[in-house]
Amino acid sequence: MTPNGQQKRNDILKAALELFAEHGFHNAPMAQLAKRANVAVGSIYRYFKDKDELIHELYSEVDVTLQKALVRAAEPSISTQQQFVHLMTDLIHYLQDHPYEFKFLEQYYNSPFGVEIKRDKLLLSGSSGRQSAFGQFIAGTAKESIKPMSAQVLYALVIGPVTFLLRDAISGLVELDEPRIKELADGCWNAIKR
Amino acid sequence: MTPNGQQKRNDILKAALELFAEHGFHNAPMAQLAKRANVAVGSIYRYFKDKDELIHELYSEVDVTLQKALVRAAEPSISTQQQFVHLMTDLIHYLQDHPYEFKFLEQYYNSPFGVEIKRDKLLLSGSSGRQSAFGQFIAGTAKESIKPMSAQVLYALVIGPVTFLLRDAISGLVELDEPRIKELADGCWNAIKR
DNA sequence: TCCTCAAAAATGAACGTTCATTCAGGAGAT
DNA sequence: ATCTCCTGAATGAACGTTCATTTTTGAGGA
Repeated sequence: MTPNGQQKRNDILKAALELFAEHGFHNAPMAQLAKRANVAVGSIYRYFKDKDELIHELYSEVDVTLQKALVRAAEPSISTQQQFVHLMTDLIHYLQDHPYEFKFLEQYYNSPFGVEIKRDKLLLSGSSGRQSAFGQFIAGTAKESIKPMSAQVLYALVIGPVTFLLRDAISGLVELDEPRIKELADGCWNAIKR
Repeated sequence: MTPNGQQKRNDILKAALELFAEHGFHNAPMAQLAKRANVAVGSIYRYFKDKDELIHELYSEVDVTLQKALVRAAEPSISTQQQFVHLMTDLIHYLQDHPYEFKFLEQYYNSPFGVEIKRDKLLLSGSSGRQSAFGQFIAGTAKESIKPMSAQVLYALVIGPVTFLLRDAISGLVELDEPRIKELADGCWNAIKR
């Protein structure tokens, strides 16, 4: 693909992310998508077989970017609890700063598209199977500090509150400021600590 | 409305609940809905102005039924923690036994339909404004035992993990058995207890 | 008990709209 | 001249909604 082609492909993906996040998959017509990307409708089909493939490709891109963003150097100098709170805070900040990505992912997972993707991979390990910073922390550093429990329940206790609150924060229903982020992270830690 | 009319209206709502839960609002055509309810397409429009009104009416019914189901007599003889765990367990069992209702509600809240409905009302107070058993417990009995924090964060810490895990359980990705329910309820309690 | 008939309820083919997708033709590069 | 990429009107399928028609209902009269 030519460099120009790559550019156009990215334009389409960017427009798609915005429209899908704003209006949902079903209320984002290809015509409107083309308009926002400044390409003709037909051109989209040079880069993607159909709308479904576009959605799947977009998921890949967003997922990869998210995983990359969450890689942080470990800071062994502070307590395990503090490390946990740092990771949570980073995660929340990132998703708060990328509401389109968050909305798109939520929509993707809660649709027939996401059925084959295990949800527990959401933030704990990338689609490649490689574990994210979060997954490494939970399985490694923090292992001894965490109460023994089913991995699924552990994930739910950590990720559940984050996604729940972010939904409202991003819709503008709640203001998710620093004190509240701290409250949330502390609560999650108390839920899982030994 | 004749008793027969009421019956038909209920048939339509029941069929709608099933189809919406199975295929989503956008993949549940009125024609298919009519077929499953054993009525003609046109008949649906005798009972509901349009598809949107049908969805809103269905929400009302499901919400009322859920609120009714969650009313439990208080048991002051056991500890506050035990009361909390009981309430959580009841809630999870109810939603586990009513997966269509759960899926429908999730979809409703995460759609333009549910924008005007405050999400924190989900399980804490009914749409009528009357507080549910859960809301009463949190605001009343348990008040002194709970760490002071933003109501939104409190809700997120309690409801977030439940909905997160139930999604996977109802999709068949996880088996949510008694030990895990206990783990989850305990974790939530630890997250919010003083 | 049976018949009549107007109102109510039910029906589903037809309509208009929206949308994803296609493709014949054009523009620009080599 | 040829090839690659782009364009957007045209296509056909799917959908929500309507409405002319048929069927059911039940009150009143014989």
